[in-house]
Amino acid sequence: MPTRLTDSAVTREPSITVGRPPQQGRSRASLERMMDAAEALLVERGCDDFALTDVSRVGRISIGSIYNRFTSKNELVQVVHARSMDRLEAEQTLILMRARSRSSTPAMLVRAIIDELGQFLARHSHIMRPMMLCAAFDSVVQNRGRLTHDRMIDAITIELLTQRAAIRQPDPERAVRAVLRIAYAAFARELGFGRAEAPPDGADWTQLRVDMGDMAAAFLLDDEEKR
Amino acid sequence: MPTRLTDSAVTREPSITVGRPPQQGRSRASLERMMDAAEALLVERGCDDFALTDVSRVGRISIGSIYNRFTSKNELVQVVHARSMDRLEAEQTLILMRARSRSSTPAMLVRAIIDELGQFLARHSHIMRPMMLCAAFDSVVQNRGRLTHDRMIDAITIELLTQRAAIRQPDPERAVRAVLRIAYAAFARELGFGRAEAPPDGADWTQLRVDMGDMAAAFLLDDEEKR
Amino acid sequence: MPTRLTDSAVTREPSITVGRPPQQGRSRASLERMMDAAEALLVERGCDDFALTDVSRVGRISIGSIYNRFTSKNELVQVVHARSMDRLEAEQTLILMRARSRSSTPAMLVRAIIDELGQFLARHSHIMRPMMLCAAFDSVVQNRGRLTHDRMIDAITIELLTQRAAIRQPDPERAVRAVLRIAYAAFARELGFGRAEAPPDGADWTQLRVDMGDMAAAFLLDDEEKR
Amino acid sequence: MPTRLTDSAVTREPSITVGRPPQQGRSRASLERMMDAAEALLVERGCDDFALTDVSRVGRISIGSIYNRFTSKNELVQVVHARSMDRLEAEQTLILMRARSRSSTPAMLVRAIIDELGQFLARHSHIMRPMMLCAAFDSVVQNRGRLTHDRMIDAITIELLTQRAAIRQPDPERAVRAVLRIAYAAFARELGFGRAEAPPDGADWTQLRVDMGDMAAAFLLDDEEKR
DNA sequence: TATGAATGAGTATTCATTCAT
DNA sequence: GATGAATGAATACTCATTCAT
Repeated sequence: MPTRLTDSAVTREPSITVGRPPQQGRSRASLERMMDAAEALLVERGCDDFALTDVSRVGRISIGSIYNRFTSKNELVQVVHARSMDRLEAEQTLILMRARSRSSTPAMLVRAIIDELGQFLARHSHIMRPMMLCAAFDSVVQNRGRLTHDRMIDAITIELLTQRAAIRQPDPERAVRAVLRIAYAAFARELGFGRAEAPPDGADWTQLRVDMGDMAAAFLLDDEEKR
Repeated sequence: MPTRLTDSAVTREPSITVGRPPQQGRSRASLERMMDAAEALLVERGCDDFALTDVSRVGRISIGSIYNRFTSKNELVQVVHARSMDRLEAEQTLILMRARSRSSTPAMLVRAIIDELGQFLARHSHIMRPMMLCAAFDSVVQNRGRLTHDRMIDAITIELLTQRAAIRQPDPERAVRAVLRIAYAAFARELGFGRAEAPPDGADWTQLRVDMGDMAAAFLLDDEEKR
Repeated sequence: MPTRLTDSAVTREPSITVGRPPQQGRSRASLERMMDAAEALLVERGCDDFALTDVSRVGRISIGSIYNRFTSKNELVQVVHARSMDRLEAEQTLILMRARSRSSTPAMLVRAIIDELGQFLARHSHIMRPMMLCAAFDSVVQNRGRLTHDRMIDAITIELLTQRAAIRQPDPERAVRAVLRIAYAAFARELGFGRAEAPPDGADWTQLRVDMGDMAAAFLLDDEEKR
Repeated sequence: MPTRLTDSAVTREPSITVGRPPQQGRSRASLERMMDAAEALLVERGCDDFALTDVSRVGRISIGSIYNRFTSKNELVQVVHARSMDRLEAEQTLILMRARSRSSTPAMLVRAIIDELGQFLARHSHIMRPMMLCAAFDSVVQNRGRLTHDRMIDAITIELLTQRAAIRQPDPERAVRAVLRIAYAAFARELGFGRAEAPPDGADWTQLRVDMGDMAAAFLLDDEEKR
């Protein structure tokens, strides 16, 4: 359920404030190792197919330490997920910057943004793929993922609405959001998000991005703007 | 990897061929109860979050009986999945029939088909939602699901290509397939396929179907055909 | 506990009279298939590592038929074992015939008999190996095995006592029995009786037979008879 | 496959090195209880006829604790077996000490050693009997058992070869080894090693040891040395 | 008599979580 | 705070045996 544009969509801050507050020095370092280990295992073995003893071994911290920071395995996963989402969001402005620099017309901008969105998701698919699976079981993860999804769409929507004049739809914002939701869904599915194994390498992955861009342009823009 | 149109896309038969062939009478009845129980639990609790003892209890059959029919819990899940897919495919021609009966122009047909596809998936979302989660872990389920997906897209593609003259894309078949893949992905995501819990039932679900139809029409059809 | 020589040690009859009496024609044939299948599985997979469903499959008879002939899996094993022992005993006179034909002195006879005993057991090791394992768990099998063991030793003892004059021991019969028990034990161990897998192929198997023959001769015979 | 004499046959060390090293205090105590329980059950019920729940109950430790120390039930059995073998080996020098103290001639030494070997095995038959059955199914156990067997024979061989001058065989070492292998096999069989139930305690057990000693002396020694 | 589907007790193994040190 | 041993509920799977047809 995407929230309409608010300031909160723009000004935001990292969301790792779950569990007990991070400590200094050694303590901080072991927290890092713990989360890095969990993330690595999560990527390697899938959302739930690793045990805390694995985290303990890989991160060289004791089980007890994990429970000193987190109340449950679930919470650990949630925090690792949140950290990934933070990283994702931090990098997300790249989509707009790159797209803008490639585009001189509304049609080009639309196509470029869709293309960059696809490439962006592909770049992060190694982490998104298992994380979306976590979301299937854990509503906290699901909501945090939805938040990032919505924020990305919010930001891109703002950008696209700078071309509001070229958009033929009666409710431009809604139309833009619809396009982005659809594009995100199509890309996510094609990249195997929420699946345990990597998807068969898409020869038509590039083609899909182009088609999606064409669809977006065709849907959003006036006829004379299309090319 | 969608297969191009072949006859096999049209002539097909149910795929429930368990290791041991289904029997008569009592035997047959217990097989039914076992699969119904498994399906019910799968829908209720998610793809793998039910135990065979639950199946045994709910279906009023012994653990041993399950293993007389299936070599493993996995196989049981796979067969239940296959049965669902068979049912899905059996009903799938409805999409085309209903869409045709609502449409007198190419644009109307495109929009109607997309709309019916969405409604069709929504009608089956209670079973598709957990099943897509199974696919995340079990490649047999994944392949069977992909097969149904491809068959649906094949059949719809054939229908849409009857309007080939109205399609402005250089490669109409590829374009149609791309649209359908994207629509399927968007609907699946919105309906929460592959997630454990139901999605907040979107008030904008209807709107999404309309938008998707508009996008499809805008992408596929000549300008004068759009309305 | 070897029984002393009695007539029963010489006159004997096959021991398959367990279970219900064998039938005619088709019935008889299925009993044969059942026992052959059981024996084959027993040899292939070890004493207890096969299921009655395997017997049913391999022998092309139903589980029910097995239980019509035998009261339990144990009894089936016992009868198959008894049949093997019968075959063994039927062939056992060969030991004496061959040994006699090779020997012109008491020393030669002793050595030849020990050697033939070893070769005899080696020839049957494929069946004796798993069967001795059955004996470890089933006292009926154990007793039947002991019976065959005793009968073989009885028969050989009688033969060796024809050379009573050459034996230096105060109680020749006891001495002969001791030698044979020891030789049997040594051969059985070396051939891996009672083990699941075949023993590492004995390069020194021949040497053992010779040594054992020497030991027997040294123990039993007067000094001037030894060569 | 007995290894020829090497120093390693004499200098040796216990082989209990479980995956995870044994701990202090409480931890150590529970490891002891778990192995003691396993050994007791193994002796009482046979090699594999006990469940880990039994070990848990008898040893008053949780199932999980067992799996904290051992990777599988098999490994537990292997380690319990190794511990027994270690104990056996630790006591093994007694055979030689006692035999030496009873003997003033080569013939007496040979007879005494064979007798002591028999008594030694009889003293440990309660544990050897089920353990040899384990060896039938588990090659790790089999190899460890073979190692102890070989070490005992190595040590005794060294002792007997001090009387080399009295041995009439062309290859004294081989002859001695053959005798010991045979004696071991005969005793093992008579004591019911590898069988589940105890053998009927033979009144002729003593007689067998004497006979075996006579055979050994007759085989190994010069005529004038025999008495 | 023959069949083979149904039964269910029995067991090895996993892993999140607790808590004494 | 840190440690990691202890816990035990939960679960897939096997197979001898029964019995309705």
